[in-house]
Amino acid sequence: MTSIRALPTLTAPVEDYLKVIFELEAGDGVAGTNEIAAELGVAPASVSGMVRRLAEHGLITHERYRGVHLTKAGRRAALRTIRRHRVIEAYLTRALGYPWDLVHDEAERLEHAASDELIDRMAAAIGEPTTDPHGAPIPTREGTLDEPELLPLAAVEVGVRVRVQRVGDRDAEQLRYLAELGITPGRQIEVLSRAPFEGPISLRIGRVTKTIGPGLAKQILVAVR
Amino acid sequence: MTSIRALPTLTAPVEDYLKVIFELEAGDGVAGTNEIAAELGVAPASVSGMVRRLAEHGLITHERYRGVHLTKAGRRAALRTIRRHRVIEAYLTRALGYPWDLVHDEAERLEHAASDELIDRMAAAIGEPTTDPHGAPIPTREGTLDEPELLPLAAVEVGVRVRVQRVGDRDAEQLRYLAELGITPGRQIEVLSRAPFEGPISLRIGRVTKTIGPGLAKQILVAVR
DNA sequence: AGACAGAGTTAGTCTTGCCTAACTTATTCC
DNA sequence: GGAATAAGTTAGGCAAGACTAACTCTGTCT
Ligand SMILES: [Mn+2]
Ligand SMILES: [Mn+2]
Ligand SMILES: [Mn+2]
Ligand SMILES: [Mn+2]
Repeated sequence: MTSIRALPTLTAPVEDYLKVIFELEAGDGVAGTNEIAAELGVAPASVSGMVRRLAEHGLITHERYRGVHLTKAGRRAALRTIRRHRVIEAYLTRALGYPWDLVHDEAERLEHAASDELIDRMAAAIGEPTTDPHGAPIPTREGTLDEPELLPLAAVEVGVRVRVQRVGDRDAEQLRYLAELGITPGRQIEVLSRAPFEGPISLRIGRVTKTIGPGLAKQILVAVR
Repeated sequence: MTSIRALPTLTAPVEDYLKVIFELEAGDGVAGTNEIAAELGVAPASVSGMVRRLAEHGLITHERYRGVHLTKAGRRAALRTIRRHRVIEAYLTRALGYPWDLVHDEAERLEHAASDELIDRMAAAIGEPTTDPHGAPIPTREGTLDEPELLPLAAVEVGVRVRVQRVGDRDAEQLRYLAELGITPGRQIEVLSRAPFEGPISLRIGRVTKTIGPGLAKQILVAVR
C-alpha cells in the first residue's frame, strides 16, 4: 500500500543534489560530503547544510561523518529529474539538431522548469527514446531504470571487438573530441594494443586507427562483441 | 556608440518583474507598486524591496511614491524575456501540439531557463513566427517590438466587421472558452448588437451567433475590416 | 484648510542556499 | 598507542526574495 503524497515541488538546487547523490550512490554505494561538493561545484560546508535540510524533508538519511543515502521519496525524485534531463537531451538533438556537446548544460537548467506534460510530449515526439544522446538509459515515467552492465574501454583486452554504448557527458570539449574520433554510441571498435602502466590505447574505428589515453578510455563504456 | 556590457544573468524573479513593469508602462505610462504586486501575486512591500534592488542595478528608475520606469538596460532585458516567452508559446503549440490554454504557464517557467541558442532554434524550427498563439507580437532578437494599434472588441460599433488579432492569455479557462466560441486570431467577426450600460454583445462568428459579456470583449483585440 | 482613503514605504523576520574559518571525527601510518 | 591527515561539521555571515504590521505620503473631497 503506497500513500500518494504530493511532493511539495522541489527547488532546482534540491533536485540537483538528489541527482548527484543518486549517481554517487550507484557508484560507491554511499555518497560522501566532499564528493557531492566536488560534483556540484560548491563548498563542503554548503553540502552539510543542504544535507540537514534534505534529511529533515525525508529525502535522504544521514549518518554523521558516514555519508548519505536516498530514501524511497528521494530516489523517486532523483529518477524523475534524471528522466527529465535525458529526455530533454534526446529531444534537443533529435528534434532541434542540437550538437551533443551542448545539450547537457541546456538540460541542466530546463530539467527544473519543464512540466511532466512537456517531458511526455517531447518523448512522444521523438518516439519514446530509451537512451539519451550519450547512451545513458532514460528512466521510465514510472521511475524504473534499466542500467545495463557495461565495461570501460580502458579495461578491454587487446584484440577484442566491442560496441560503444555510452560516453561521459559532462565535458563538452571531450564530447567534441570523441565525435571527431568517431566514438559515438553504436560504433564498433577493436582494441589493437595497450601500452603498460596506464599507457595509451590504440583502437581501430571503422577503417582508421586512433590512439587515446587511459583517462579518456575510462569515460567510454562498451559492450563486448 | 554603445558599450557592450554583459548583463550579469538576471534571476527569474527579476526577469518577471521587468516584464510586468514593461507591460504596465506600455499601458499607463508608469508602473505603480500595487499594480506590480497584483500582477505578480506578491505583497506590495515585496515590490518596494525589489524596486530598490532593481534601481541599484540600473534596470529601473524610481521616484519615491511616484512609480518606476525601465532604463534602457531594463527595457532590453524585458524585451528579451518577452521574446523568449512568446517564442516558447509558439513553439509549444506549433511543434508539440500544445493547446493554447496551457502554453502560458509552461512558458512562464521555461523563459528563464532557455538559452538564446535554444530560443533561436525554436524560432527557426517553426519558421520565425511573428506572433505567439494568442496573437501577441514577438520582439526581434535585436529587441524591437512592433505593436500594432488594436481595438478592443468591446469598443466596436454595431454592424462593423472585424478580424480578431489578439486575445488575453493569462486565464486558461477564458482561453478554452474563446476556443469553444471560435474566437481565435485571424477569425472574422461581425458585431450584431450591443446592449447599453455595459450589456452583452452579440456576434456573428462564421455562420453562428454568440453573445458575450463586455469583460470578455475587452480581452479580445481586433482590427477593423 | 483639514480630513481621509489609498498608495507606497519602512522595519523586522523568515527561509534558502551559498561562503570562509575554525573545529571535530575517523582513519591511517609509524 | 599516538600523531598526522583527510573528511566532515559547526559557527557566523551574507544576499535574495518573500511576509506582516506599522507608518508616511499624496491627492481628493468637502
Ligand atoms: Mn540541474
Ligand atoms: Mn547525457
Ligand atoms: Mn516567468
Ligand atoms: Mn501569449
